[in-house]
Amino acid sequence: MAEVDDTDRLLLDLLRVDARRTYSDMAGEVGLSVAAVKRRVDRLREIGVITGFTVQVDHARLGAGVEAFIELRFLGNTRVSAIVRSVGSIPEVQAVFTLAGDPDALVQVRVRDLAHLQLVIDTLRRSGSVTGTRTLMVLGSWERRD
Amino acid sequence: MAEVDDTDRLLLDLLRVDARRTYSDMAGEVGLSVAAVKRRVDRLREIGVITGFTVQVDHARLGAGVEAFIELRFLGNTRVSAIVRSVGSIPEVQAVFTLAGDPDALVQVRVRDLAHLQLVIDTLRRSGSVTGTRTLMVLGSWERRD
DNA sequence: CTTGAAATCTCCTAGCT
DNA sequence: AGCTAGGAGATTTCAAG
Repeated sequence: MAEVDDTDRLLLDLLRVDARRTYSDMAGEVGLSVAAVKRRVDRLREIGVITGFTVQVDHARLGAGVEAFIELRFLGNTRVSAIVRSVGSIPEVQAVFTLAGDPDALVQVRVRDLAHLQLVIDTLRRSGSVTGTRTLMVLGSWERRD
Repeated sequence: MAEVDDTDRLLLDLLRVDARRTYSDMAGEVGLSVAAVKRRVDRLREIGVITGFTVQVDHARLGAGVEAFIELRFLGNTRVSAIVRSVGSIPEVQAVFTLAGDPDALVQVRVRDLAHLQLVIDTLRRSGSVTGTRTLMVLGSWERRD
């Protein structure tokens, strides 16, 4: 099991708000030396708690203004790994969530416009053993930014 | 409109993979000087294309192993801003997507266990003018990590 | 308007206590 | 975990295309 103490959690909170924060900044916040902070962050990466650092982008300003969730239903004998593999290979797909019950999966996509969305939905329906889709168009979104 | 050229997009790709990459690294990748890269990244932040930098965490290793999407339905007269505000104030809520049609919103939550999930669902049903919920339990997930 | 080079300052990292 | 030293990176300034 991963041993993560309160200081580690505080560091994770700080990095969640700004992943490019310097170790010096964080050291000041948590009351440790710079070296100690670096050792903790390195350790969090090594034990797999931190899986990476990424940039948050306003996709609406990059010509991919339409976002949607697509519920998928599959044939009963479809393997989960096959679902993720085939759906994940579609470039417009941002994330795939396999689910318990009905539907079988939830796919988050980002596209330029509605015609583009139609294309992606068609691709999904053709890829593998999809028996049905239901599309939820996103009008607005809010994400935790503590 | 935001003017983003191919070099900017390349920088965004590089930062998406590793947001703590140094300017020197990026300068080598895109064939510009360190100063030019910094200016471009600064500009992308200023014009709102880059909204932030964050850490990616394996929540399963932090005692929040259960993830779910909750579809919400509201009374017809409910304002979208009110939905987001009330739902977003629940700490377990990671994201809120307001939707066109039915359901009215999709809420992504992360909780310790099923008892905790039940608590959050109860809270959602009590907060504001929720008329119905439907919970999709996440078994597994995949996110684009280009 | 954007770039590159140089100077300065801060920060990172490793070794050691 | 802290301290320290040497190297690497960040940031500003200035000159040029």
